[in-house]
Amino acid sequence: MPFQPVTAARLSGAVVEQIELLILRGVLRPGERLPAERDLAERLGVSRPSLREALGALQEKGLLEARAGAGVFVAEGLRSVFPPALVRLFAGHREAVVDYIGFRRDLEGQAAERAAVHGTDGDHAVIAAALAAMEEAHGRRSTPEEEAELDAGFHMAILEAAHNVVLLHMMRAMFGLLREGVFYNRQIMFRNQPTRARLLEQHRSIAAAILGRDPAAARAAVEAHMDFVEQALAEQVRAEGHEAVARQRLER
Amino acid sequence: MPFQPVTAARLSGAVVEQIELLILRGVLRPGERLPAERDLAERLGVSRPSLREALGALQEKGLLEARAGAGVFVAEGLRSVFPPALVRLFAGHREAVVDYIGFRRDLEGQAAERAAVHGTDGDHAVIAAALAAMEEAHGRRSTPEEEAELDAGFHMAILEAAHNVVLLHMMRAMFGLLREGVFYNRQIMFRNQPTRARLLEQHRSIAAAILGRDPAAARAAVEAHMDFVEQALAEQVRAEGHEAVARQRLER
DNA sequence: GAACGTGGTCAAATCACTTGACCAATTCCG
DNA sequence: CGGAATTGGTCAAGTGATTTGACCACGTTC
Repeated sequence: MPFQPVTAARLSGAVVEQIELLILRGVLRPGERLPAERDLAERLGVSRPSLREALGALQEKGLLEARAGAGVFVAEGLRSVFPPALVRLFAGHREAVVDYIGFRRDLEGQAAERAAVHGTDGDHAVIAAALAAMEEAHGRRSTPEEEAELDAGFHMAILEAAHNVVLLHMMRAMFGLLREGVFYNRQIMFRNQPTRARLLEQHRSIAAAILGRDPAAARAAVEAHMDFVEQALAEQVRAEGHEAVARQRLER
Repeated sequence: MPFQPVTAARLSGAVVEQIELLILRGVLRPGERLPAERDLAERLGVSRPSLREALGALQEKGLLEARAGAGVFVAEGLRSVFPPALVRLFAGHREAVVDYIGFRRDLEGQAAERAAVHGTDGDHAVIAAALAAMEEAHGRRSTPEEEAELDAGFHMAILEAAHNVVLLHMMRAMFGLLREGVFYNRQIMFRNQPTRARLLEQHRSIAAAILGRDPAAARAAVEAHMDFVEQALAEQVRAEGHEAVARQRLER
């Protein structure tokens, strides 16, 4: 029968969740001091010991730092690009995925435009080669891991062709996180046959627009691609939800 | 400062939530008997008094019925189409919105096909009149409430033109729920100027395909329309989320 | 009709949280 | 520079939520 054990949610857990979200969304910034414990406890409507339990958990996660007599601060270390504590935070929240795709959509759209305009013949050759590798892999039924790696290579080639070092380093860090599966399991995009075909088609459109030196078309193609990825991921999440419900129905 | 009071979630609340979801998803069906209290308490990992508190709340909501000596049953009354208890359940869960749109997409796609093939000249005249009313309203800046009402009239005209009484009654009930704002506030679709324009465009496409007796085009136009509605709603939810975060940042 | 299994009720014990107090460290102000 | 104020850190007693365990009444089954 499809019943799951429930656990009494601790008050401190709810406090942790709220403060984590404020950090994730940039409302609480690195180095910033939180309200004093007595004040914060009052605002949250909890006792100081309960609040302190939550603050302790957040310190263990590397998100907060407490100094007796001085106050509680958002960890300075969160200022660096993608410190481990922030990566764990991203991994635990779905809205980071949506924001990531939106962000990537904007930046890669821009990169594609720039690659169409400023890309050298050498850059364009690298992009063409990356696409050729994907076509070849597609033909011989490679693994989803391999195709995901080629996909990253293709997108990195475009980013390099954009000749913007800030953009490049930012996106390199992003792809690092994507490889670690922080945002989503990128291989799922290549497991489904029709999706594989659609992705290749979109990559062809992107490459054609860049190599044809059509910045507007390049941008539009990238945006359409990211829209498709977002939709496919949403579909995946829904399908997984449906699978879980079907299993529950079967369990009776 | 952007901190919200937190309240200790009661154990019984978590139990209520789980059983509600099982009912919403059709895992627990009307008339079906739940496991005995002692058994269920064990599976959920809670005490009988806590479980009974949850079962009591579910009975008050009209979802369960208990009979001393016989057992606890999912309410028989949930068998009827959209009983109040089920409507309240829909209203409280976002996944019902997604399912509703998917369901409506399928049924209205079918209805549009049928309207293209089987609709009489009279039916088609009604559809054309409904579209004309929407064009007229669009031109003179009507209220979102008024446009939502005309929208429902347009879709009902198509459903009537499909000449399938089961479909018609089913969708009438659906539109009744939509009017009550169970799934979403339907007027939000008409508040945004570009969205208004897009909706009218899509309604024109739907009408043109039906009146041109092109079933495949009619279905495709309806599906594209529902996809757009779903996307616009998702955007709305995200925008509201962003607005809330912006307010929190401002609050410091 | 008796036994078993069910829902319904309740008291005592345990755990999570609150209240209130006190101590040590840091900051601020005169 | 020292004292006052504010901060974090710790802890005991009280309160409410939950668990444990028991008992009673009703319905079903053999």
